[in-house]
Amino acid sequence: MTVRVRIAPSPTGYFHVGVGRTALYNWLYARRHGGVFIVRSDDTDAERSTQGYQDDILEHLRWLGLDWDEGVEVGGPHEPYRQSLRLGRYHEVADAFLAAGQAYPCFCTPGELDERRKAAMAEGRPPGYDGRCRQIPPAGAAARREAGEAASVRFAVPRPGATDFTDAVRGEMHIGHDHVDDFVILRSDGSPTYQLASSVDDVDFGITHVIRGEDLLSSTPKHILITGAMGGDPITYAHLSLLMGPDGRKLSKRHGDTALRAYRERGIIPEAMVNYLALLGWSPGEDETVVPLGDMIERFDLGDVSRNPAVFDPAKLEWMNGVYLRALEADDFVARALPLVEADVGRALDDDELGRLAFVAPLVQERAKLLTEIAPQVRFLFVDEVSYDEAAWDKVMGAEGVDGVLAAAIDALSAVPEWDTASIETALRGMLEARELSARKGLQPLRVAISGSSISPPLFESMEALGRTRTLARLAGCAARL
RNA sequence: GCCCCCAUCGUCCAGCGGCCUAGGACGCCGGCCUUUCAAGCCGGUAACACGGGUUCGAAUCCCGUUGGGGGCGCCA
Repeated sequence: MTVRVRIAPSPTGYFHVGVGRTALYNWLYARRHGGVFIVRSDDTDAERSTQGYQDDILEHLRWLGLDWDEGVEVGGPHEPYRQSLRLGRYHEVADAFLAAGQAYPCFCTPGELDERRKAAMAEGRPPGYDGRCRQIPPAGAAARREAGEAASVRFAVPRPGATDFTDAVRGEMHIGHDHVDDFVILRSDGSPTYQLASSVDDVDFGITHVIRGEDLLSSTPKHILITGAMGGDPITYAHLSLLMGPDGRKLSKRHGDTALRAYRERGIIPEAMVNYLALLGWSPGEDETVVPLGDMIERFDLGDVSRNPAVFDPAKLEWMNGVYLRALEADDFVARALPLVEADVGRALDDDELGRLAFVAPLVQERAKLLTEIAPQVRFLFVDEVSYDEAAWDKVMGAEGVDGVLAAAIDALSAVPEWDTASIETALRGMLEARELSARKGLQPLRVAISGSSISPPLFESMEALGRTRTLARLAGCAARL
């Protein structure tokens, strides 16, 4: 049987890193088994769903490289893949349940329910629905509905009873129906709840494995009950532990960023994000940390998924990003940096500038952890006037004898026959020797002078990239500014 | 309150009865390298929550305690 898995995000917020991880595990499982990965939009919450969030989700799924075989925007044999377009189908299923006595109308109002829930809590009873309307004879219920009385539809959970299933990551599960209330499948306004819509879709779309967050573990009996009532094939469930913030609480906005978009904007590249997310709860078995995507696909197994909650650690993510950044081909690195550099400079670079960027790029590549660190380090190459970092200026330019160093550097560099790194180095080292200065003391003012910062790519190469005229002008301008 | 899940270094993971004086990675600390910042290299720090069993032998199996997480919605 072909493996069919899905990710079904609800477009009620930006694409969350936790959803990203769940999507990744589903995708890996599908690719590992030659299965089908489906993207469905669980947009039954009309109030909170927006097109903007929907776009953000698909954009980031693509950004991560998680291509889907069926679903939203790409289509497939089970179109449409948006729940808001399948409302009729949910009613069909609910009506069938009603007719078969597997569901019943409930006339309790949200207010009453709320009151009873609070009372039950206060008395220490389970706060779930008490099943009151299940006693109403079908004929009477039908009459009341025809008379126009508002009613939701609840699933009649078999009592006594229990649901048993084997979770692919957690093992044998047994949940007594005492702890599963008669849940609503259709709201009184006729809209389907998540429980109904999601389960119906899983059956209709032929989903074989549901890999999702642990927060849905407790409601799995409901989904199994619906699947069974529909006569659908049993589905294998796999519940992933949740992602935590640094304080051990569920990862939320309080801990910083939960939106994948934020990490992307910070300069994380998708390869690193995928690798980091993959290892946040899954282990290839060996003591490996950097695992190429191909290996992941080959080795991914639900049995190797960790059951413990995992703390999302941005520091490790950034370290890993550095690893991937350094592993990039030189031109690939430039290609990824270019948009950020151009945005930083505020215009497109011309051919000459592109050449200069390509020249220094490998030097910044070996020291960058984030894509966003690049532009500030190469900016000095593309602006007419550098803005000096105040702290760097004060610290370096305030030192004794800086004016002499600048003058000597200008002299030495003016005399350089060929403007290349080696000649520049020779000239400057000669200057250092003549003035009996350490490289640390004698070069740092030059760095600040040409780059505006005490942090820059290596000096000699930077000067070559800048060009003789600009370098000299910047040194002179700096001397005048002292 | 009730139900479910989980429990190895600060963090992520390895370990699935003897190979464990518990391994790797991030972080942190120290050193080397060095024209800045990084990167790199070397070294160090640091954990089997607790208590009972089972067994010749438990990080590994069972029970309990404690702790953490999730759920108990006409949200998804």
